[in-house]
Amino acid sequence: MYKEYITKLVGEIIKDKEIIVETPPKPDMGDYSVPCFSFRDENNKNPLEISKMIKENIKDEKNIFSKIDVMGPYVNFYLNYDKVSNIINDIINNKNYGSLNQGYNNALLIEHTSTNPNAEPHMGRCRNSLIGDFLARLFAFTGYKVERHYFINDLGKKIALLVIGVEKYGLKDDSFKDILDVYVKISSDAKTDTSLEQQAFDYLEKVENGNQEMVDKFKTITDKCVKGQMEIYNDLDIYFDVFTHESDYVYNHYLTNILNKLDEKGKLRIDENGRNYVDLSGYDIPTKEPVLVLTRSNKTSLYPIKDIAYTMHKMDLNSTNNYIVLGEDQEVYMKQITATLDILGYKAPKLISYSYVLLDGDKMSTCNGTLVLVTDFMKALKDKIKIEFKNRNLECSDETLKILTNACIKYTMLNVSKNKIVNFNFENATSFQGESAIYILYSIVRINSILRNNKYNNVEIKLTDELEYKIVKDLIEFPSLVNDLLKTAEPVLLTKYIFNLTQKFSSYYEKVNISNIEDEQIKYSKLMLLEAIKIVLTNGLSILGIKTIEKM
RNA sequence: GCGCUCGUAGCUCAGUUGGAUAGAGUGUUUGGCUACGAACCAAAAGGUCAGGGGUUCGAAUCCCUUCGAGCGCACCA
Repeated sequence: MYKEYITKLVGEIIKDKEIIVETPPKPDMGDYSVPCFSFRDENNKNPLEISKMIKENIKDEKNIFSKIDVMGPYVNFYLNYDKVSNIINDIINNKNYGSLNQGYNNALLIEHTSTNPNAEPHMGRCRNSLIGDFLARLFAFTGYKVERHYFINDLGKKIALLVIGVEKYGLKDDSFKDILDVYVKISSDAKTDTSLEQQAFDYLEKVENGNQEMVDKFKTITDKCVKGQMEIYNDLDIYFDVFTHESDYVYNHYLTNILNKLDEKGKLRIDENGRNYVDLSGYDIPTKEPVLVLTRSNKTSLYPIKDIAYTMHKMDLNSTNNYIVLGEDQEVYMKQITATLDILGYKAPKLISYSYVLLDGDKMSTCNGTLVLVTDFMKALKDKIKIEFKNRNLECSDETLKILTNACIKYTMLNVSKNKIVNFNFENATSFQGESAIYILYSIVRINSILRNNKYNNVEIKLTDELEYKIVKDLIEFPSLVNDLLKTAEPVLLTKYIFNLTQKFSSYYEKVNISNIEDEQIKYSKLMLLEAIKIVLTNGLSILGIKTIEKM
């Protein structure tokens, strides 16, 4: 906010050079600084002279800064907190502070999660949902009209195997939990018994040819899976607006139309085994051969062609704001899809990708059982939270328990950069101390407590403490943080911001006892500061999908 | 083998698109509750930014290279 102002002021003195505004490493060096190294001109003046020259000529007409100082080759700016602290009034008057309203109520489409309907989601899969939901909430917060899409992959080889598995082993009590067991068993069987794979292909062929009995079998099982999965996602407060079945594109002419169109463009090929594939030569595809295979040799459809049909459908719905969240393993695949769509005259969704989740260094996989299920993790968290409450002789309602559980799971998973591997460590993830969701929610509870016991009237803000200035500085930065979130889609920027602000509040809490202050203007100013902190924290947490609680 | 991503304190992670003395949490050591809620705060210790070269006023950040990790590379999705 004030960075732009500084850029403008310095820009009036230094023409045609890029001006960098940054935060100095130490607070006593000011709130913002401009390094002058790159301002050397034809006279080759040294940066020390230039910084002095800027200081002497700068005109802060708005009186935003209390001091502008030179420190070697840097020009440092000190905010005039008597003036800028009025941001607190703005925040209290506009509870959507930070929303920027950049979306202008434009439609935005995002697809995420789209888990295979063959098993329970584990913490690895969960990263997709949490990043996806974070983005959806971020876009909604910034004024977009967000539609969340989910693609149900109900027709793959894995699903066919699952159908065979259910025929072979049955489902004990017909529950969703058993499906995972059956899937693990049949996958392991298929490793030794190759006839199972052939059987799966036969099943798929029957489905594609409209064999009603087989269609119903697939539908019964995948419906059950999707229902079970949705219960888990809904438990995490993750919801979807539109569901589309992969099978929808098989039961109509979409797929043949795509093949025909690719053929018209001269890009469809058939290999010696009878498979259809797209020739992607000319595109940057880092595979051995630049191709994308669309059908098996028995002409049944592979996933990509159905995905292309689905993506075209999504692009027809929204061609400008269209996002998809996928794991890093899908990056090359997405290049293939993008290239194929280009041939068909379509753009592709914007890809948001992320790295894997390792379990204490081991890869999580549904097939070999090395994983932490979302439900198991949630249960462990709940048990731990209950114990913590019991140790403090506090009651914990089901509603509070759910909020805290979700907060822990989301904060832990979103507190790592997208392209870095999450090293999932159970001890660390269930810690309630320090950098954790519980610490943040607990701090808001403390704020609530003070605001309950001390009423205030709106006053002109008058702050008295150095720490209060630091907090105000953070509050000022929130809108530009939201802007950075939109640019980078990086949740860790937000988790760290929230934690840092919380930490400052906690120090402040120890240092200043507001209730004991006599002077009304000073007391009310501090209460309003707390209110503003609460609003910003609440807004930030809501983007992460974390709800707050009044008391613990 | 080729391509992409990554390597920062014992552990888990930040590091403002090249800037000032590399920061948090946790763990370890120490101090602080007759209370605006101690799920907290204050302090100490802990670093060859994987190793080696290079680019320049200046590198954790950019380039090259070695090592290590993850992912991908035709009928999985």
